[in-house]
Amino acid sequence: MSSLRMTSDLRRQLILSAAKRCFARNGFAGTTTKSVAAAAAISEGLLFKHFPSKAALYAEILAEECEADPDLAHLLGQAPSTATLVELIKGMVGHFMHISDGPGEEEAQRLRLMTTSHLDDGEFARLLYAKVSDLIGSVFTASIESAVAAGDASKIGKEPLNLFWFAHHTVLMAALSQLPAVPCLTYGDAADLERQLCQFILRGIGLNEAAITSHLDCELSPNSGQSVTAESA
Amino acid sequence: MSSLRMTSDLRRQLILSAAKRCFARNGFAGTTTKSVAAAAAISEGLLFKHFPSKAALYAEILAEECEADPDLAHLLGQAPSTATLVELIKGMVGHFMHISDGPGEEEAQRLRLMTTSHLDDGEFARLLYAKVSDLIGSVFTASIESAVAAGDASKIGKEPLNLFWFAHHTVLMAALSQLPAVPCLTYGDAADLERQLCQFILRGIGLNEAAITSHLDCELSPNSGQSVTAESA
DNA sequence: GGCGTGTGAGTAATCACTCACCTTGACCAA
DNA sequence: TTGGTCAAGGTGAGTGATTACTCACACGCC
Repeated sequence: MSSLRMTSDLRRQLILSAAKRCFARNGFAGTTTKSVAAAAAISEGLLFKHFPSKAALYAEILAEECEADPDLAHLLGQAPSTATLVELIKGMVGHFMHISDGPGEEEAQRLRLMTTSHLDDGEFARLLYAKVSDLIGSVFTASIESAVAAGDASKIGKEPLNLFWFAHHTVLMAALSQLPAVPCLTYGDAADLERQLCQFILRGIGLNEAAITSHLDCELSPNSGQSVTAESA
Repeated sequence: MSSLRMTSDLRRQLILSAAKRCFARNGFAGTTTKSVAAAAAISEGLLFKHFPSKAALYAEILAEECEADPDLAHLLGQAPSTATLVELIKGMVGHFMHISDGPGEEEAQRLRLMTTSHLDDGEFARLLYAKVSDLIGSVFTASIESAVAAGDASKIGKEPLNLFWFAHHTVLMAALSQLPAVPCLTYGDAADLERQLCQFILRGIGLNEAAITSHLDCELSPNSGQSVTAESA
């Protein structure tokens, strides 16, 4: 067999894409360079022409994965408000609950890499957490304070960012429980699951019932149909 | 080198204990039978006298790990009430936040096995979720209803058990983020972290502020000093 | 003496990784 | 045009190390 001749950069990207699939599904130790080469439809030798070692290939995937999601860019511009807060949580919940839908399961791969990192040295997770914090932290805390000032939320402890991470933990683990082919958990009334998650989180971060129902019910106005997905892993 | 002569059952247990450590730390693919034998201080040959294959050894560890925690037994007898609900959440949070403290990191190993299962076929996680649900589900839902009846909580959707899993997700992921030697996340004001988690969850499941503060503040009366740890993985 | 506990040197397969060689196309002097 | 050169893309049969697993044999105890 002989592959088509192509530029080095394109070949690199194809290898990275194939390797990402393998590593996400089988972990680092569970992935063989042979299987990566097969997934990229090239010889094993060519793989090592592009990457000096299996570890270097893995490291490059993790580094590449640290790029931010374009989806959440539009949230940064939003003015801090209760509505922004609800939209942010809604976007986060929606993103994590539809994580297996995307093409090539890219987001599911990211979730897998994120999870395995916690079992490893945690460095990749640390980088991703830091990036997410940089991107969303200020909007979140400002929106919380704005909601408190507007009377929509009760003042919580002096660390509002912790609340964001609690919310993140909830949806990430919920997504993880739905990751296997046959889900680990079957939530009762799954059709309403996203709404239940949003309510749980919004109550948890201090919003009162009135604010939650009012902002969660009539919502289809600002973005008609378009997904408001947010968040990276 | 020659090990001491001992009964087959005891040797089996020693191997299982050593293997559990290895699998939890390095995963299935990352663990070699040689390293397990070394950790159990026996020859590799003897290992295969007790277990027909590496996979069988792993399967037996997962099955063994499905046993319930003795810690949470005393919660089953409790009468459903707001206080029981708060105590349950407190115990769950306390258990997960001190998961790395135990001897031999047994609970941390369980968390690792639970997490890797989600990335695998999820069967082990499914079994454990089912067992936890059997043990705690009824007490939780009954206590929720009791709290609603007492005016301590607002009525949430028709699936109260979902709320329990949301709470479980939050603390499990929080524990996972603290698992690596250098934590993935550094929560602000970590000393108060457990209380913040409890508040987040109790608010999330519908308890009102008055009930939370009253039950969360004065609490050292029923169980003096004794740990109220609950929950398995 | 025979049975169960234990060993350590094996085995075939697989691992990450290398190397000699092939092919292709761009460039350039005659 | 021709034809020769040379670098870059690409291959597949290797390399030694490591893998899961086996087997012939040794010890001690009834």
